[in-house]
Amino acid sequence: MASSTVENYLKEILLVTMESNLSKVPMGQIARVLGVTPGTATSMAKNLERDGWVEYFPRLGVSLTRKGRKLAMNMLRRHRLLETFLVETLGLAWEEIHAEAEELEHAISEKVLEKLDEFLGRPRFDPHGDPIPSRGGVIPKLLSKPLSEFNENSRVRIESIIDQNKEFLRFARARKLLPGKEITILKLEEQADAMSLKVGRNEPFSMGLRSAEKILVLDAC
Amino acid sequence: MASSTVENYLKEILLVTMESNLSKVPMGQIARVLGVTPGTATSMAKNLERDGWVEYFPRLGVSLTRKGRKLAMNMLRRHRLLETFLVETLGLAWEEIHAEAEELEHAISEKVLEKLDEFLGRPRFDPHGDPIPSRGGVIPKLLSKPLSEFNENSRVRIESIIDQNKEFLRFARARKLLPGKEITILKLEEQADAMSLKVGRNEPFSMGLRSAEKILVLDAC
DNA sequence: AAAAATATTTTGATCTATCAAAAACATAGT
DNA sequence: ACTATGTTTTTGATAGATCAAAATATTTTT
Repeated sequence: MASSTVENYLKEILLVTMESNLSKVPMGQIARVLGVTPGTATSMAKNLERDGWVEYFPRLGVSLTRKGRKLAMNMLRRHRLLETFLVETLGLAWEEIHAEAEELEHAISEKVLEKLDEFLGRPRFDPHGDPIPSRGGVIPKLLSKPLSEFNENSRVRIESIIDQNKEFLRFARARKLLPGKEITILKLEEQADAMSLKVGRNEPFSMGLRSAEKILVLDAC
Repeated sequence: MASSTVENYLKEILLVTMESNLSKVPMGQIARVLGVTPGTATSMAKNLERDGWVEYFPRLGVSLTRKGRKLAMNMLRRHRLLETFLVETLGLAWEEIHAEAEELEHAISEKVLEKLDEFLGRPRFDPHGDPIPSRGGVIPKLLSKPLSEFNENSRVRIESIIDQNKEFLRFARARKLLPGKEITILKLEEQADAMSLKVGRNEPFSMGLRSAEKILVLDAC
């Protein structure tokens, strides 16, 4: 059984690994993100290696073993499902949920997590739009990118809407912004932080780039 | 800030105090309910006293200070609200929730607890029928008595089940011994330490008086 | 009241997680 | 190449929570 501390180390190692694309995460970086002294991180690295969670390469850093990665992914799943619950069900503010989930993720059992997942309708993205790993520890690899990253005259197909709030979903539905639909970007006005577009052959309209980030699309080849 | 361990000690001290009506809880008893050795409980008692949670009377036991009682009550509130959530919202089985709540109660923040309370409609009793302390730490006083204290032909209504033991809860559910149900005592056999009864219009069955003590009931006037 | 049984406390040890400060190593800059 | 700067590891200490086993105190039985 891994302690909360171990769970935190592994989760942060995973996050840094995913963000940096490096195979080994240096101890200093781990110490920084976890808010401990470098010496503490080093001594922890040895314990983590002893227990089979990571491989430790002195002066270079640590990398997760298969076992460590599995647990770390599971922590990420817990964290993101809990964040979803806190926003969707209890209506907590966006900026509060991270710290709350950070605590709860160590206490919730696999069984309760499953029930929660079911209760929430098996969401695939958390309120920040980050993907929620599956039970098996797989992150749905997205080929799609936010609509906001495309240029004028792009033609793209909607893959998913990162369901943020009710109002937005209502607006999206009214404009036929639904998975499968084709979008043409007519004009891009970076200064005004907006784009104008049309969905299929419908009326053109405009939309803020902030909102366009919530719409994941694929190139309509 | 109290650790989970401290929170557990205080909660159990409170529960034993309430059940036994003694002013001091002996260390051996605490050791037993918490599953630690007596020596551990003694050494913990000194730490608890040092930090102002309890008064410690060597060889007699501990009693909660005002501050300790307040925290203990709050733990009870957390525990019972969480149990309610696990049953009402997530649909967990009756006998599973105790262990789950035991973990979560240390991780949930005051803020999330408040939101949860609101979401659940500010329930006053948990699924076992036990009263949920208010935010201020007040327990709604029950008028109920153990089933074992009633006579033949009494008709009573179940108020709560005090035993948290899995096996017992499973048995209780199977026999429909649930808060709100009506019981008729058909026969009382003091020699055999048993009674026979029926719940509502279900099949009659018999039950030891030891078990009947665990079921708190009100006169069904 | 003495012996036996039970309960509580003490003692000495361990493991986890942490820190501060010193030491060792690595990298970059002139 | 040498020094200054930055990073990582080591060392020695501490606090919390626990155990096993020995010592002490209390209660019950005979």
